[in-house]
Amino acid sequence: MAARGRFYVTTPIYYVNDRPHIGHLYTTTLADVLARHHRHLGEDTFFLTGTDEHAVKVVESAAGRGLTPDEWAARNAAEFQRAFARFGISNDDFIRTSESRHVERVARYVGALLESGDVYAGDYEGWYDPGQEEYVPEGRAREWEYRSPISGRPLVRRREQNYFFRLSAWGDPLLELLEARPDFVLPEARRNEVMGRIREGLLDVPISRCHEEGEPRWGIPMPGDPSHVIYVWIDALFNYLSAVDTDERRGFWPPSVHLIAKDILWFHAVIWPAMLLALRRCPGFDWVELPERVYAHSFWISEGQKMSKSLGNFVDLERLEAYADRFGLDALRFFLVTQGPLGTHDADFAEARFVHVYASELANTLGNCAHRVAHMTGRYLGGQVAAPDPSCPAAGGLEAAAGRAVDEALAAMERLAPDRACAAALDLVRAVNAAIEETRPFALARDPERRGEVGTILYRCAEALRIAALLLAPAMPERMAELLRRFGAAEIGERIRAGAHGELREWCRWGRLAPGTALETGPPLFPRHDAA
RNA sequence: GGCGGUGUAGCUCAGUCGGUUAGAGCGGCGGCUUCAUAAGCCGUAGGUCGUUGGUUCGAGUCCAACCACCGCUACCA
Repeated sequence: MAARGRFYVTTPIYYVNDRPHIGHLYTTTLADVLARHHRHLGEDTFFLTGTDEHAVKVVESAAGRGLTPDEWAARNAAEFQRAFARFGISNDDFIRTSESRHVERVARYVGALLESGDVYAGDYEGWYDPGQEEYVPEGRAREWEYRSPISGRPLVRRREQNYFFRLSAWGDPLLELLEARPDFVLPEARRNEVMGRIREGLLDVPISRCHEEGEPRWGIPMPGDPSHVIYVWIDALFNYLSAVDTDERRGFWPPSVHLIAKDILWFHAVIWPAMLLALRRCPGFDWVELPERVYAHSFWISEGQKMSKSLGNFVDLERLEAYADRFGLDALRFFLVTQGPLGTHDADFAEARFVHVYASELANTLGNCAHRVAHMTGRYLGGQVAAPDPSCPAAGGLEAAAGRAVDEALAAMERLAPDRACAAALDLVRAVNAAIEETRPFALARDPERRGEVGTILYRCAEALRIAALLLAPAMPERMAELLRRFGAAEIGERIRAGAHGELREWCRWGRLAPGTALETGPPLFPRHDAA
């Protein structure tokens, strides 16, 4: 996939009634880091996020505020866009499901599936919570003893006419797919979950809702039957396709990875690919291949506690902005990326942990190392890096260490492990610190005879740091752009800051740092906060 | 109930196809160093790798059972 030089990453489109919180920002930041990395590699990159707007409750929320659904959705979608801009997200598009470009295309997709018989009219019967106006899954209904947990009133048996997607037909093809492509659903534990559930058997899924007389029109009408609207989930999934279903963008398809949280795995790993398999057989849609990967991360908890509405302990935008203000946006991004719930377990967003990681990884290890190297260069070499002496062994191991770090970081990014990529870069920085201790350039500098050695050592340290900065740049574009500027790579830094395309492998070539380049110290990249 | 996952040093976690003395970061302790954001480096931690029993020449790494915690079990982005 990388060989094709194309990368298409998506986040879920976010429920427009929600206030943005750490969950939204986390997934979106991960996508951003991947997108920036692939742009740095020079790949044709497309990064999509957006809002899901056709839920019934959007109508209610809007009405409660005396607004039309359109107005309410637009206001909240703008909120998400502002938030993402504030946190350095470099998405290439922001799709809203109420936009005509989406509505029209979804009608076409579902129309094609109706035509082919993959979608058919039938009856749905199940337990219904009249207060919540939603069906309750069988298992949960039993667990609740057939009463609404909200109102306490009994659930009722209800039947309605619906359009169904013939999911039951796709169990075997999906299993074959999951067998043949072990990384289709990641992490592996999630793939196991999905396969286990598919083996239990698949039922057809209703994909429409009755449109009640007199209600405001909200949602995408079922093609050929305006008495139904397409169920919001189905509508939403198609955003990944509709956003790039244009002559200019079709080449981005299929998605390289759908980043999601674990709660919406079933839709992305089963229903969505099944619908695409079905659609693909329809005339004119043979180009619609399946996404390459679906990656489901876990949740953040807050100070050791599950985030919940009742506890009111969501890590919300205000709180996140407070961290960004105090420690810098990049520090927040670094924390999210390296300490987040990428795996199967939830991760804790705790103040103490944040302060700790910031101090040890960013201030002490990275910031201090950059400063000491620049400072010694200023003090002993007049501020300019010297030409290294190839015959001088001092700190010679750094070149190989840098090479390993680059290989590791690139491989980690390829397997969707940006945390490991950052770790590889930090290891390289630690190697620089160790090399300084070992070779002691500050001691050698006292002897004028050994100036050449000092120059060689500091050149190698600076070069390793420059490369570490490049590897950390997707996570911390602003601070690493500044570090690169100080280390004589201002142009690259500017491109990184702007989220532009580049040529990472060339940038990471050892020896690119030109002898004679002036290094700058400047104020701390990551100031300590013990005083604050 | 069914399916799946996790249980490794005080904390957060790595441990590829089973193979010499079980690893990292952080913390703690001891030492070294002074170029640096009181930063850095080195050495330490005597960890029954949840328990029990198997397979094997050999298991943290495979199998079984059990214990603890967690996730999923179809319409809550």
